[in-house]
Amino acid sequence: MTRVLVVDDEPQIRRALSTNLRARGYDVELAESGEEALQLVVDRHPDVVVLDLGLPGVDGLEVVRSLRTWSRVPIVVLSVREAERDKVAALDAGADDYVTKPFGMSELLARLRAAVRRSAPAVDEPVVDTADFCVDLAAKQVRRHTPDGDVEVHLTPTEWSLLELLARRRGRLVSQADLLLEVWGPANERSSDHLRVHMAAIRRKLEPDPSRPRWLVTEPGMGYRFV
Amino acid sequence: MTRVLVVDDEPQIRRALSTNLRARGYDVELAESGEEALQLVVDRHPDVVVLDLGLPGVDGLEVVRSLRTWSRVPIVVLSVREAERDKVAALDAGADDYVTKPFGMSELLARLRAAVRRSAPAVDEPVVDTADFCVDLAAKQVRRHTPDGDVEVHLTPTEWSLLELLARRRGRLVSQADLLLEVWGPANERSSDHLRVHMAAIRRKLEPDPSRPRWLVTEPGMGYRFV
DNA sequence: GACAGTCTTCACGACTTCTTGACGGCGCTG
DNA sequence: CAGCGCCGTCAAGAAGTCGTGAAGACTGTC
Repeated sequence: MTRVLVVDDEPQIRRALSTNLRARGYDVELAESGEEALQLVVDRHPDVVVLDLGLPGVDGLEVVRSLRTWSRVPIVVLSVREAERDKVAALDAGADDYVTKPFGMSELLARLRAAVRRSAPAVDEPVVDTADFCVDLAAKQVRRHTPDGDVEVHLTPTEWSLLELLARRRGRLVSQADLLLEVWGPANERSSDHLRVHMAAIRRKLEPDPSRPRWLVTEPGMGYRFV
Repeated sequence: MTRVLVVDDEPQIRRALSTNLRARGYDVELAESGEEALQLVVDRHPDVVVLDLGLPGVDGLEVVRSLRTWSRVPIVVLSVREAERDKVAALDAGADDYVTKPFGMSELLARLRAAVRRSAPAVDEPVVDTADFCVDLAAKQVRRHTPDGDVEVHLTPTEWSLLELLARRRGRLVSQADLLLEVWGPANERSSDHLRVHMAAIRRKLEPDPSRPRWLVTEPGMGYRFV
């Protein structure tokens, strides 16, 4: 669920935004001041901040600048000021968008979606690490731990596909049908001969004792499991 | 230098934008139609697109959608339409910002800066250095280390695109599909012949022993990797 | 129109990867 | 204990991929 931090000192705006956003499935945090906003960004890690420029106390612009010293969270600025130099100042301070009040709710929501969408796709692919080797799913790379440090292990495309699938579902049993389907595609009613050959190749490269697999376990008659 | 693609059918707007942007040090490309715009994104890889919605021929919204099927280049939409539903449609189609005409030039420039800043990869290091050569991503320049000091190496546009993509994702495997998409655009179901030829050219210019690549490694059947 | 630079296309040999079939080990069942 | 199914291993040939050089197409400049 997307978390939005709404920063505004006017209660009715907070209420209006909060209601609208919650109705659309957002998780909403509210702040009334710049200080509170900065604290909540630290505590709750919102996915996007809606920030009124006209705050009492710390100026909204200062909030933007403070945030930008350490965070890249998208900031959509709200303001009654229409002057170009205000917009320029806010945007150059690090804001992502600038909406002047009064604003249409649907436009604001669309701009929020755009801001979140842009920053979202930072999908961090995990690195699966074992005592013997380490599978980096993002880099498509496998390193084997040795006394002299890590050594890169070269896998062929088929071997990588198999290992990747097992690593993504580590702990779970993956049936032979699933493996054949994902690696060789739907058309093939291939035999599981392939599976055996390629699994053996992976084990030879990664397992300390390939004939006694410790990580890539066979479940006879069912499939394979990465533990 | 930041490259901006301006898409508008009105000559005076093109001229105004082009003049203002060039005066501020932008590299400006101009397009009068949606088709031309799509082609120029493929050919010139702009860092940001300014797109008028009211184009003859292909609708501006369609241009946004087409681009978003394969590219993440920031798009700032210009439009005379002020209705919220137009803004929502454009933003949800994948635009990054929406500015209504008539617009203030300084505001547009600030929004462009914001769009470019956001998309700027979180490059911790805009210069990638190896023992043999040095890739300056900001300056789009490659220098080769020699006993007599550094020598600038000239790369063709295609070669640079390839090297840049690999350098930005250094350490990670980049699939042939990704490389073809980013360098040659979406329309082309090109063969990987191109890839092989241009990679060979880059290696000839940068690798100490081009037939035994040390930095630009081939992962057979999968892609290439900059280590 | 010649020219230089670039991109595309193609064919070939070298190399890597995949498939296929055979063989033996293991555990289970009748 | 023999038969059966399933699995791991091996090796050889088939299939595919990569690097390379060279020729032609295309572009913009002089």
